[in-house]
Amino acid sequence: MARLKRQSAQSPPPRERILQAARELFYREGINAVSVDAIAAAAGTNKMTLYRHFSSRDELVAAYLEQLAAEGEGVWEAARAAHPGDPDAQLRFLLRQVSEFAAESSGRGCALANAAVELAERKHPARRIVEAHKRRQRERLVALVREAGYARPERVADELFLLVEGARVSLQSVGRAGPGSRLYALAEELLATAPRKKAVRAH
Amino acid sequence: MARLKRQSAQSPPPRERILQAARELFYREGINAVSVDAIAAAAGTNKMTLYRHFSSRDELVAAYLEQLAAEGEGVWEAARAAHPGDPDAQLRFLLRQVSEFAAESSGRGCALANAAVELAERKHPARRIVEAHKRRQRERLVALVREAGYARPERVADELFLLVEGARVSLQSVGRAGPGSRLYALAEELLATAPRKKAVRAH
DNA sequence: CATGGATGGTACTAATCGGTAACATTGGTT
DNA sequence: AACCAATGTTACCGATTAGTACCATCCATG
Repeated sequence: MARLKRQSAQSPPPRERILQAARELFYREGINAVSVDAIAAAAGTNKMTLYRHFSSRDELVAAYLEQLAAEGEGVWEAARAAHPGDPDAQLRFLLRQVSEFAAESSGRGCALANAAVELAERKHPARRIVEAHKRRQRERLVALVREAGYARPERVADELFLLVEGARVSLQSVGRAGPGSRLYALAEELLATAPRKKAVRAH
Repeated sequence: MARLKRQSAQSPPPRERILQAARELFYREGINAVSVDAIAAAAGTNKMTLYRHFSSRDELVAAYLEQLAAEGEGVWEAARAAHPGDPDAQLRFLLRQVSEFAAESSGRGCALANAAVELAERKHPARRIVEAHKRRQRERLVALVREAGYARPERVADELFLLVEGARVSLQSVGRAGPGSRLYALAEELLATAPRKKAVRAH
């Protein structure tokens, strides 16, 4: 054992710096438009060290996507922690997070959805990560909407899901002036007008 | 004058074959994943002839996108021709077209939106084409929804716009089993429940 | 038949990229 | 001090790519 920590409290170890650089570059310029040399340079290291931590470029891409997926899961936990037992508030919390991110971000939308667009080969390993994540998100959304007592949870959840996904892609074509920036208002009104079941009180 | 037509009634001229091949390959495999050699080969010609019709790869990409944008405009004219003076039917017609295409297609969504994802450089010439087209689509949608007499046309149109965009991207991540395939039902119900202005009958 | 423009085909350049080999350097541990 | 694992550095290979030069071929028109 005795894992070394090289630069102690200085800068993060190379693996983290590489992942961080990959994250920024992949997201901003697109996965297929960034070379491993560029990532290594942005991480303050070189290609050789990169390949000591990631056996191939595709594996780095996978690590990048899994990191994003994990953070996406984290938002759900944050919502639950912020408003325990209040699915309505959790829904609003999530929608606010997403719409704020979309507004503040560089207008490049959802990195995972972008990856699915860029990596078109149907058998590409990265697609499994993206598909699993999106499917999980949708299932959680259905569950949360059902918890909130809406009459037709799948319909409401699907509508929300498509609104969110649409907002993030459309940022890249119609930009910030388009309907993508109105996401929260649209989703909020959808929730406000969707019919509820008669009486739903915690179990 | 005196434009030659080489293969007469045989096969289309090389420029058309190249555009057709580019269309299929760019859409299926992604713009950045297709070489000009592959396009020329798929078009039954070679790179040299390709460069006699398109001064650069980017120009071919631009022609590809402009062709798609023009066809997108054509759908609006088809809707108007199919249901003249009936904006409600035109809306349904358009939504049906989009959702049928999404269902039947290879699950690669909107080629123009995909292009915006793939060509991330903000100053890339292709982005202007995509942005102009999407903006036009949205404006037409607002106008048509207003024509149909909805109380808050911009809200309804934006919601429809995001639903459509979301359906097409999400096809690539959650696939055909996801909410993208329910687009028409969702949009239809949205239109059915959205409030209308009191009396709106063609002036 | 002869001409000429459009096309087919080959070969090439220069640049880029993923991945690897070999060696120098560092800094903590014993 | 001596060791050793992780890292830095340079150079390289093979493959792919956008774009071009050059020549052969076809075919409609004169």
